[in-house]
Amino acid sequence: MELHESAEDYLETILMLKERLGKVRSIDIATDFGYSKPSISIAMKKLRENGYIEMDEENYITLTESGMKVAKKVYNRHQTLTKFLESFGVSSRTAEEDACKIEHDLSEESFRRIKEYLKNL
Amino acid sequence: MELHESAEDYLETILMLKERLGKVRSIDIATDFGYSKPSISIAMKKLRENGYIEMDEENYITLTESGMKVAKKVYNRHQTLTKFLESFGVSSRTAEEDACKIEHDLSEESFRRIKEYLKNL
DNA sequence: CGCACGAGTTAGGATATGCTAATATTAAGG
DNA sequence: CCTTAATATTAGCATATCCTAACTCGTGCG
Repeated sequence: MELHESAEDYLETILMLKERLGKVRSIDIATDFGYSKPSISIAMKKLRENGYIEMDEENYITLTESGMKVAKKVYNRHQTLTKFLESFGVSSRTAEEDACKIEHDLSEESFRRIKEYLKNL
Repeated sequence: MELHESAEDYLETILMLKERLGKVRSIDIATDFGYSKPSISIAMKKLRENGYIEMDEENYITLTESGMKVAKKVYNRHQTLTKFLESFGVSSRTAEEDACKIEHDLSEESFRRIKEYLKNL
């Protein structure tokens, strides 16, 4: 199965919300994105069916190993790209937003070069 | 009307193909993208209906003023982002591909900073 | 007890982007 | 002249994302 952009974003957000809130339910994700409950419900169903998350009887969400792998990768990209843009004087807010949009599109090669650049800063 | 990513890409490509080939028809765009003829036919229909392009009796395409404006903007972003990525050691090929993907997503602010950076290189 | 509220889900819809198959139209060549 | 090839289009389909409306289900409270 191939992960689409939205799925990657959801996994990343689950990781972030877990750090921020301790526990995560669908409703927390919906609130964070400003999306409707059904949209998230369906998205979580797919993530569940594909083994990226699990939900207990109380509907609390945990990332599986493969889900965590994706979440961390995207989260890492997100932070790296945010720093990268900030290093050119882009405001935190904009850097954050832009990073979120391009984090899915950038190739591994470009990403690696950017990390090297940040290391030598 | 708001222009979607695909529409922007098509307008940009019309401009590039016009420079490269002199004249542009739907089939040239389809070939360039590796898309089917119907996909392009429908996309051109929308661009036509929204006043971004015109097609003569022989189906040759011209950009209207507003179409040209968009095409040039995207083309400019494309080239700038390609150079930008190349400046970090990313290969031409990858830089080109990545530029194409992120050219729609990057904010004006980030884009401006990147242009400044390139100017001072 | 009964009911409302919060959370999740199901059903059905809208839009953006692609596709294939089949139908014009037109130009070129035997 | 008539077939063929190239191009454009129409019709119909598929998938990814989002949405609203309406239903379920459990918990807490008057």
